[in-house]
Amino acid sequence: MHFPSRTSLPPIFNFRLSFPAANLGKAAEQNCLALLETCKTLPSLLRIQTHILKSGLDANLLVLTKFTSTSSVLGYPPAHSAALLFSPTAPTHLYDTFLFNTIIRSFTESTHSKPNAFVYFSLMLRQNLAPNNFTFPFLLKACASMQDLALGLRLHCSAVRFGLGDDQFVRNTLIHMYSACGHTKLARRVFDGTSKSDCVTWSSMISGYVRSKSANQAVDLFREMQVSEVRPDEVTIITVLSACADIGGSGLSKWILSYIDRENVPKTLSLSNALLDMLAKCGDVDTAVSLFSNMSTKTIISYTSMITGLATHGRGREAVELFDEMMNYDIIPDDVSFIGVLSACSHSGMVEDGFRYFEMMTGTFGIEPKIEHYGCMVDLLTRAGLVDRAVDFTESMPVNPNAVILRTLVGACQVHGKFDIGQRIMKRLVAEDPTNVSNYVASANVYASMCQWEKKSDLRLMMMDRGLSKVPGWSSVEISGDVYEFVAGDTSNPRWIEIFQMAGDIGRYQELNIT
DNA sequence: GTAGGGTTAG
Repeated sequence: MHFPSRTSLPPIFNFRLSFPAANLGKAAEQNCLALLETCKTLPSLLRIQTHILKSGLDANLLVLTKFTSTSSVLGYPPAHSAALLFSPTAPTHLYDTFLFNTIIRSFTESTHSKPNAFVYFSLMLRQNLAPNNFTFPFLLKACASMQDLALGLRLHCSAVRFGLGDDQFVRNTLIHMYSACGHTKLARRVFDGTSKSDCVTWSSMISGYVRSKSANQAVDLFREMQVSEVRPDEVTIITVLSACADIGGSGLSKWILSYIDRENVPKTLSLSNALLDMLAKCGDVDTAVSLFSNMSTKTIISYTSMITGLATHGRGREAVELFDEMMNYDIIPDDVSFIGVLSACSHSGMVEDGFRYFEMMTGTFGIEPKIEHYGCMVDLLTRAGLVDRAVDFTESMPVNPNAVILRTLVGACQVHGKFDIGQRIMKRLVAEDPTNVSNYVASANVYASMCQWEKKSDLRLMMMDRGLSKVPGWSSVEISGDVYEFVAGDTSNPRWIEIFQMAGDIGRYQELNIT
C-alpha cells in the first residue's frame, strides 16, 4: 500500500511531527519503561499509556517508541523512530479508528506535543478511515488550548463533512473551542443551532461568557437555563460562581449560596474553591476564611485563592503567613501563588518580604518570573514610594516592560513629582501602544499635575488625530438583587433616580467612614 | 476510548 509522505498531506493539517526533548526525570522515565515492559498486548499497552498520561507525564515519545519496539507482539516492524510507526511496511489491517483515536488523544493530553494529534488525523484520513464522534472532541479540545481559530474552523467543516456536525459531543466541544479562541459570537451561533441542549451545552456557553469577561451575559444565560428543562450540575454552578465573583453582586452571590443549600449541590473540592474565591472577591473575606479553615482538603488553588483574597483586602500579613503555612504542609507553590504573595506584600508595604519571596521563587523553586511577577515588584516599589528603585528595577529586568508596568511607573512619577523621569517613560508608553487610550490618559495626568496645559491639550489633539476617544469609566450598583451599570450623568436606565441616590449614599458613607 | 469547571500583577 502506498503511504503518503509528509509533504503530500493536505496543507491544512500539514504539521510536522515533533517531540519535546526528554522532559521526564530519570526516575520517572525508568518507571515508565518498567511499566511498559509489562505490556504484551495492544489493549494493555493502551491502558498503561493512559495511566502514564494521567500521572501528568508527557510520555508520548516513550509510548510511541514502545509501540514500535513491541512489534513482535503487535505485528509492527521494528523502528527507531516513533514517526515510523506507520511505515509503508506496517500491516495496515491493524489500523482502525480506535487506534488512531487513542494516539490522537494521547497527543492532545500532552503538554508539548499537541500538534502531533493533527499529523495522525491526517494519516487517518489518508488511510480512508472515517473519524467518529470521539475523534473530533479530542482534536477540538487541543485546538481550544492552542487557541487556533483557523484550525478550529477547518475541523468544524471536516466534522460536518463526516456527518458529525450535529453530534452532541462535537457541538459541545465546538462551543468550547470557539469561546476559547475568543469568538463568543461563533460559539453562540453553534449554541443557538443546537436542537437538543444538555447540561454540558449550557455550561460550555456560560463559561464562554465568563471567559470573555461577560459575566452578566453568563448569569442571564444561567437564568434561561433554569427556565429550560435542563438541570444544572456541579460544573455549571462552579462556572456561575466565577461569574458572580466577576460581578461582585452580593445579592446574586447570596442567591447562589442558598441555591447550593436548597438543591444539595455537593460541596466538592472544586466547588469549595470556587465558592471561596467568589466570597473573597465579593468582599466577604471573613466568610471565605471560615470556609477555608473548614475545608478538609486544600490544594494549591484553595491556598492561592485565599492568599489573593486576603491580599486584595489589605490583609497582607495574614496572606504571607498563609503562604508560609502552605509551604509547611509541603504544598509546592506555583507561579500563580507567587503572584498572590507578591501582591500581598505590595498591598501591605512589605518591601523586603516581597524581595525575599521573589528570590525564593527562582532560587528555591526554580520558577522563571513572568511579566506579571515583575509587575508585582514594580508595584511593590512604587506603592512604597521608592520610584527611583522601581525605575532601576524595570531597567534591570530581562524582559521588556509592558504597558501595565509603564503605566504604573508613570502614575508613580506623577504622584511623587518625578516629572522628568515620568515624561521619558510616558513617551515610551505612547509609542508602545498608540491605540490604547489609557496610555494617553496616564500621560495627560502627568502634564496636568505639572500644570503644562498646552502639552496636555497637544496630547488630546494627538488622540483625536488618531481617532481615539476616552471611554467613560462605568460603575455598577446593586438594587434589590439586580446589578445596574451606569456612567456619569447616565439617565438611560429607568431606575436612574434610585441609582443616583444610592451612588450618593455610598459617597456619604465613605466621607463618614461607614462601611 | 469522547465534551463543560475552581487560583494570575494594575
